[in-house]
Amino acid sequence: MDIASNKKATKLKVMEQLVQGHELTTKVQQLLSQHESAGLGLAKDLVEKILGSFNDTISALDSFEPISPSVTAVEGSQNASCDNDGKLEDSGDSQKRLGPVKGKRGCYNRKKKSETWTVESTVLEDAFSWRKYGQKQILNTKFPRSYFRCTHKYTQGCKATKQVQKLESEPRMFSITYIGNHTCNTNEVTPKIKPCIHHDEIIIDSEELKSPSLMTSMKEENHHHGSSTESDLQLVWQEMLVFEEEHHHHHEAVYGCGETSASINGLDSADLWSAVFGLATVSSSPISNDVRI
DNA sequence: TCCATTTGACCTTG
DNA sequence: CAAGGTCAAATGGA
Repeated sequence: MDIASNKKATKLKVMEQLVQGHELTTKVQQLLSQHESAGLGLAKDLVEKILGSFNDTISALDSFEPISPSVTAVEGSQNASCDNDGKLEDSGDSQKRLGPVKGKRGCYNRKKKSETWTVESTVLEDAFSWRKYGQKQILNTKFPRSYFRCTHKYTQGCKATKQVQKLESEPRMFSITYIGNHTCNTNEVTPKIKPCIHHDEIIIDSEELKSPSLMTSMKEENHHHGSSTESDLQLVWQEMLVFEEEHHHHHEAVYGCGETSASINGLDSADLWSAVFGLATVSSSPISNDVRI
């Protein structure tokens, strides 16, 4: 379970990179669409092609091994009503819920009004900075769903959100649904890895909490995490070819054992876990909200 | 003091 | 009306 899981972990990473690339490209696409200019026609065209490539690649990779972060890519825009309002206003002071203030809070973006795609992964981390704004127990599901919005929602009007839910069938995996693309200035926001780590990279399973060995392996994985993505990609590419053959008839679900960064910053794993899913089970006990990483 | 999370209430949608 | 999504007061850590 070393080499195999290592490969998987790496592959997982590739998938995440792809998904992230897709997201960023979409963002570029949005930017381009905001600027009408003759010269941009070609650029838009290219962006579209790039997106297509991402989709193809992701799909192809996913078909190799469903276990990896499978991108169910929905890419759809459904409803649209109450579009405009990023509703940055009512955040701060406006009449705080003093009684039923009907209509004031309306127009939630409940339906994915923008691009959405789902990724199943053991890793919650990505290049963006997220802030948790809610958690809810979903009907017929064992684990609660956590809601995150871009940290810069109010400062830059970024509408990106994501929902994270632990998979019942595979507790080590999370179903991460990204809704909307980031419109925030990710440069100053997320020098990659560091500030964006936040609560996202929490992938501790209750079992893992009890298993120091797993935690250690996670740390090891983190080492070559974020450091050499490019070489990793190359490596993975080669490995993937081999991997595919090896695993054509091998579909074990246990994956990477949470190759997260949960431990990256030496955070208490219990806190991490509770931060994401609030140990929603029963625990009426005060949950540690120390999620910051 | 600032900022992030928790959590229950509120709101929309089907 | 139920379920899901969001808001924002309360709370706690740095």
